[in-house]
Amino acid sequence: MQSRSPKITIKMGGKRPEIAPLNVNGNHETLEKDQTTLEGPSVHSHSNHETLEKDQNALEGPSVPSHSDGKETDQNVLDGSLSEYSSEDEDKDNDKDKDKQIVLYDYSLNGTSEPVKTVKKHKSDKRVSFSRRPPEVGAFTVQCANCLKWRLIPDQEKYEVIREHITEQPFTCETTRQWNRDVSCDDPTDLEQDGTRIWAIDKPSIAQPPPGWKRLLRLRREGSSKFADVYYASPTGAKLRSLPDVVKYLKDHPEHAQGIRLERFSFQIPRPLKENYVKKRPKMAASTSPEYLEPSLAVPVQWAGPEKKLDVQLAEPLSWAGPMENNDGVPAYLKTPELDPVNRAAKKAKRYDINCL
DNA sequence: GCCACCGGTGGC
DNA sequence: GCCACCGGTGGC
Repeated sequence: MQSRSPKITIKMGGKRPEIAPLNVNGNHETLEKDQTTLEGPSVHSHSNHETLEKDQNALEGPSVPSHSDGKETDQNVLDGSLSEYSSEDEDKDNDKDKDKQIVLYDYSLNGTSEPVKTVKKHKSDKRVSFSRRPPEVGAFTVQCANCLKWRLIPDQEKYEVIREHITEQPFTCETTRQWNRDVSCDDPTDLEQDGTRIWAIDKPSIAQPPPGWKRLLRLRREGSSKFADVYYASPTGAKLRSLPDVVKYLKDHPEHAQGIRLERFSFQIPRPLKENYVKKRPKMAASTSPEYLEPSLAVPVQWAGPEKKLDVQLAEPLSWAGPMENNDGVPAYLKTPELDPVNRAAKKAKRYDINCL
């Protein structure tokens, strides 16, 4: 609805199969509110199927989100479709199975959201494996600083570059030319926020991982105590889940510690737009019987807002400088990122006594 | 036994 | 309330 500042998003739902966005019970309308968006209302998707475990990453995405509160200023947003499914659910809608397809999208298709592969879910497949897989990031989108439309980012690497520099180098539709796409602010948004997937706001100014390292974001299922976890995969394949882990790893592997700056590691996670995606810590107070609270009533004050400081930081787009377009395909790492001012871990990194700084 | 995933909490 | 961190464990 009204203007917001641009954001970046990632969508979940990718790699893991997700249900085709044919609304199984889709009420798109309601989403237009400011409710938080999406949940694929109840689009469940079977998260998993052995055969699907291919490799595709999906893309699809949201579009201009409509958070009414104008507060979400520019940020990175992650959006994803929920791929979750329980066995009970499955039982309930077995009859609908025939309508469901798992759809994989492919990143390698630059920027389009065309499904490249659809796999029919087979009822008889081991149903255990359907359940309990958390959703995955399915696509990355960034909001144009000018028109506020969402543009798909073709792959994680590009997304990370954009995210790293978003504050100094706002993203616009023109940026997509870097991957030979030709869209302008006059073109429709790439992604609609239609409630079939989950969106989350990503943090800006997160440094790209050091060369040879990969930053992994693992989403948790709805109702978990946290939204996601970040891991860094080292050049040797080790997965590190905290800065102390990284420090230890570097000490143990001095050969990989050369030139590595701890500031490049950020374990910050995105924030889901869906209000109650993450289970809140139970209040101590005596009052009511939490059990019977209607979920939808739970948190009336939507944006009372704690985390607003973030938004502020992202907020104003400065002038466009054209980030990584040294189009020799060389991404813009190598510029040391500004430290994200709210990255406590990064600041804290300085306290670690390690010589690889 | 490993590891992906989840819960919990101290400290800010 | 959020973040950083780490312990526990179910499922492979």
